[in-house]
Amino acid sequence: MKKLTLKQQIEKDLNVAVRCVIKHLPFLGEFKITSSSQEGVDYQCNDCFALFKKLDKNMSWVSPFDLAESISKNFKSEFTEINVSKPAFLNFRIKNSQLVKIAKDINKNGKLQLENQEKQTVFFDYGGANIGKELHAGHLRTIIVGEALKRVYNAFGHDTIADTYLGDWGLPLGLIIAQLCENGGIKDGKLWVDITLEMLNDVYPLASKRKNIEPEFKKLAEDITAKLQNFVEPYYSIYKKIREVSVTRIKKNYERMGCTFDLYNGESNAQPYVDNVLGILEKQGLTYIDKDCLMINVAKDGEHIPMPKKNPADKNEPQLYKNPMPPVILQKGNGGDLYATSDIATILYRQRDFSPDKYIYVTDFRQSLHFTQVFRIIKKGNIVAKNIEFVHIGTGAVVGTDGKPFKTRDGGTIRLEEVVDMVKDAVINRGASAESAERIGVSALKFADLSNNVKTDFTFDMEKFTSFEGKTGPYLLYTVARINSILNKAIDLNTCLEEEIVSSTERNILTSIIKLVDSYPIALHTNTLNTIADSIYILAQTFNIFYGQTNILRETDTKKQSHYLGLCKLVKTSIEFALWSLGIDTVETM
RNA sequence: GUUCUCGUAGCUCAGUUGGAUAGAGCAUCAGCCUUCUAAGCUGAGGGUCCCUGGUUCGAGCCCAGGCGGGAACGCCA
Repeated sequence: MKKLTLKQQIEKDLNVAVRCVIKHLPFLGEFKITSSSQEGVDYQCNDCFALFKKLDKNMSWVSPFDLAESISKNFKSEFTEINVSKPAFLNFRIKNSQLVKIAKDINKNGKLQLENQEKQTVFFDYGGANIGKELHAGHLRTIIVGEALKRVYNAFGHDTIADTYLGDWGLPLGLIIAQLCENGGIKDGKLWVDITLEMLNDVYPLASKRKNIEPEFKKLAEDITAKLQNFVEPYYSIYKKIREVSVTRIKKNYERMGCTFDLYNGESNAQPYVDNVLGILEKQGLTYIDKDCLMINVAKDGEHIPMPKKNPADKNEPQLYKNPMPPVILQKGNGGDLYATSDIATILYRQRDFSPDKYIYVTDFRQSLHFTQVFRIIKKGNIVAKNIEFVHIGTGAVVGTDGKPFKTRDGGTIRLEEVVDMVKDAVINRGASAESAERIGVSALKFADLSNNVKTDFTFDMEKFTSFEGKTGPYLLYTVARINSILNKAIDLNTCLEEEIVSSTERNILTSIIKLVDSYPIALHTNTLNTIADSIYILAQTFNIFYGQTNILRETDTKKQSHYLGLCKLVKTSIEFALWSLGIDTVETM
């Protein structure tokens, strides 16, 4: 039997009452409750208006309010009180005994009880690392959001597989190797230098710059890329070495961000499946040739999108495409394949190896057209079963305080490592120990990101990250550290929640926990995390108010004191669980 | 040009399928540490939710049309 959350149980009771009242009519849909901002009201239901409207004019109710009152009279629940307010709101106030019961369960189980869901396997693709390049500030969001969302799925008991999908097969590798050839790093088919991260850090930016100004160099890099992709030596061995060095570093960076992957596959792993994919699509007659490229149309009927004009000033330039959505190039004029093809080929073997029910990609929002196209190809080409769900979460850009893409003062990118070092140093300056400083610093970065909407741009403001005041990650860790301090001093004392809740502050703590639990389904449903982040903050804030009002250790009434300690334990467990689900680690002391 | 996205307090942002008096943090001002960690707590001021229409009992949220910022749009990923 499925265990329902408090909210679900109240909804169930409510719908029994609704059916009681309108039993002789076809039912018009489930009534829903939402959390309420009204004083003394925990949940409210606003559905009486809509139901009244749908009802036959000959019914006995003269107004939505009238209807609400009838439902209210038929409402029976061991979980909540009900009352009606004008114009026609049904208001619910959870019984204290229920709040305490849930609190006791949390203390007993050491975690929040989330709603039961049918178990799924969900494949996560985030992180966005490229071989030969350092992770930088622009990677923050995909790492933070991807990891958090993965853990939220875990919190519900779903199986997850995380693959960072390395950019390890394109022109960048050719550029690095070309540069090594030119500076003598590779001679006579042999490698003469040690491949290190430091070296790659110098080589790639240089090669990338040369590509744009030296056509011969670009040609060389393209040739090498092609050879590499045909596994020609010594390029392939050198490539493998570069990959190894890079992955070690990338892993280390991810680790510092509290981020773990099950797989470090990349575009290269997709290569063996590319022909397979093209075969499947060609066989169904979905592809065509245009300008030497193998194309696929992903238009839906009735949609129209003109081809962009190369020169906006030229009004006579013909519009090449009248298709709904631009078609996709599967294979370049020279036979090479492109990222869309790799992505599809990757899905082919992911499906074979893991058969997930759902795929979630977290990348920068600029790739959203690309993913829409890929997902359409998957469906259109019957690459996987129809019921498998594909989701792309496009995060907003990381921007500086000027609103422009985040850059250092001299216009360069800032490495992820440097970002972590900076916040860590700031924490140490506040007097934290070296061990806990990094966690505290990373919590600031993560919470700042997660409490914003995924889609909007994320302002990278170092001053804000290092101030640690107000609604920040460190505030949450601080709350837990305060509780730890109390619990450590009270180690010999009883902790037992009482049925009687006296103060409204205590009750607020318990309802904050209910709201935290309710925030999880919202997160899953909308693929956003800020509702959870916000709920944790409110819980911490509510506790800190209680902390200010109550001296727990000096309480002389032992029954009261053990109740207070029970509340402490409850808040600690709840916050730690919720922070874990967002990928944020707590610290023992601060 | 087409499509996507954003526009809410001085600043950074929340606002859960439309719900009651639009909320936080920062900043500003005024208080609280001989008392469990002041990275904290209390209080005050601060709003044309970009504009104009529409839908309805009710719109920051939905629809239409504007204005403004950002982005994507065939051989990069």
